[in-house]
Amino acid sequence: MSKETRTKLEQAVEELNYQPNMVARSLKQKSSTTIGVIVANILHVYSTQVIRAIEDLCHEKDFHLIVCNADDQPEKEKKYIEMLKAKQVDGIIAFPTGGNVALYQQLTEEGYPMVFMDRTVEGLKVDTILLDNKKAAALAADELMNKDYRHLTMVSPPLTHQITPRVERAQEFIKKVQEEDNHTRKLSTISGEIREMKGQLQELFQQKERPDAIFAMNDLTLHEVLSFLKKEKLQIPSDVAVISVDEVSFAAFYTPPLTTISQPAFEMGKKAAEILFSFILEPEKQHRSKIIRFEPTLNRRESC
Amino acid sequence: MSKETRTKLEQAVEELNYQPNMVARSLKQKSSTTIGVIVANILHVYSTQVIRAIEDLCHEKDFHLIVCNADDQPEKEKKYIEMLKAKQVDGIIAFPTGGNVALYQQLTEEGYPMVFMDRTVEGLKVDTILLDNKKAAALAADELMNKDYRHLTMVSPPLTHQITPRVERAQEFIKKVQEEDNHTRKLSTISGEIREMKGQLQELFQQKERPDAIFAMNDLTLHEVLSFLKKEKLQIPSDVAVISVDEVSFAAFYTPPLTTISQPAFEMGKKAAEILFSFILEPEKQHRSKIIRFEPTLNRRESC
DNA sequence: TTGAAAGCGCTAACAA
DNA sequence: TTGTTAGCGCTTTCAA
Repeated sequence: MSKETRTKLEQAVEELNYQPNMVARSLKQKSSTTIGVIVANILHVYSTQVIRAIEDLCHEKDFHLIVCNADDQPEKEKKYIEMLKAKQVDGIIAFPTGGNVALYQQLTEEGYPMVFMDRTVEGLKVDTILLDNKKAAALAADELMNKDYRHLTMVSPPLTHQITPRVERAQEFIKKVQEEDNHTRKLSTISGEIREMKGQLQELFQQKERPDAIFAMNDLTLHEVLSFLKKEKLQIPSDVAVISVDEVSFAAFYTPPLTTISQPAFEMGKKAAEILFSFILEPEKQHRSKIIRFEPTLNRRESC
Repeated sequence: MSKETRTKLEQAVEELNYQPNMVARSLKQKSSTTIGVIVANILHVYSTQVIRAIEDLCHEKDFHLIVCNADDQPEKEKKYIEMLKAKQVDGIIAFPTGGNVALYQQLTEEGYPMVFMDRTVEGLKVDTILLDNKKAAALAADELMNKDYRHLTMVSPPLTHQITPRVERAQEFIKKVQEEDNHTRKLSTISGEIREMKGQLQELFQQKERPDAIFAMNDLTLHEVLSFLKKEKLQIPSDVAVISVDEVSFAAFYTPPLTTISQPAFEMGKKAAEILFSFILEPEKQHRSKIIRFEPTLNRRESC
């Protein structure tokens, strides 16, 4: 292009206040420079941090991020996946509900760029970012057993839907406690919807053999546990010790400061986005069904 | 359409596995059935809740939501606005940085559907959703003065950028305290970046006349305050009373339970989305520059 | 170097 | 009721 035409062009752009239309561009190029993320619930701190990390990378690459809230409802998830595809989104990062296996199967067969976060889906070959949940549960079990608590209670959201992190953490925690040679410790389990949790705790604590330690599976269950202990005026850790997975904003200045096992949410989100972008930009390189585990960190404080 | 052709059509859809292409549709219709939200920082609980409310309404209306993180940087905000427009997004909900007045001005002149959240921008005629910040500050001041604390300290993020909620809350709090007839109370102010806050608190508390009450302007400053008090082993409320704007997840079961002034984030987000959709669907009705204030709620607990 | 034209997949208007 | 066609704004190819 000659210098002359260039200035002419720039002038015209200026005068007409020309704004390119990316929709037309997308139609032609078959790329929307947009990716979609389907989270179970954006209100979880973990989801927020993951979204933030993904969004940062999108910004860097001049992409946009469409955020969808599946609310753990397969129906909603399905609708979102279809809408995202119809909008020619270049790739999807999902916290899969597990209720749309056939649909996900189809997407992978079409070679649609996709990454799963936090959860695996049985039988699907999709790259997945997970916490090393066994390690997290082991860290919790060891910490409680080393301090010689005698009656451990695991508090968890529903274990019935085969949600990866819950199942893996629960299994490993139970295994660890039972593996112990002396078999002198008691282990109780509470699992159910958040709204029923306090009632279940109440029941457990009315029994003769009260737990002296609680393992809260995630941030929301931790809230329930702390709220319950407060209501019952139970002291941490003298009456009951507490340890949990997921870092919470107040852990360090709670009374007492809470021992937690945190997951590197930002790095995990960033990694998911990096993999997705490598799929989008170099589709031939897709090797699919890689599972990448991130290490949890024990933050030893004073609640156990 | 006859019944016969209908079944034929459905069959064809099935066979060819036809998926409509919304990009082509958007190009023709000049509507992307997508809206954009530009938040200052998605990591704030308030932003998350607002996004959640907007997303819920989008889902209902078969729209999609593009989430952008401006990080309070006008440059980043500008890029996002331009990208969103280029993508023919049907409307924008923004937490404006205040650094792109001309650009926003242009958008309103074009009749581009837009709603501001949380912050106003001087001289712009844009519908805006705000908290009744004066009321919130007054609630805090009254609560502390009624309990007869003598040396009040207001802790705030930087007041230099004219960010609406900060300015309004600060002004009203100061006014309320000074209005008192006896003038016997002392008032200190700390304002600055989060990372400098602990140092400033330290300094203040080393002085002879120690504050006996703190008003934390939002959730992040509250974190700093609580963290500082914990470190200094200062008891709430016997050594220092605490009250804050923004509800935090742990308020009810903290030791002591925290008195907070909460804003109805979900309703505010929902309202913003409703207004935006009314602009999009009935553009003739736009009356612009309406300011809608929501009432804060005092949650009286035990920290003051 | 510049200009012209085809076509992405859809919708809307018109014709048959 | 059904079929045909123009055109949305861009990119890409080919011709001038």
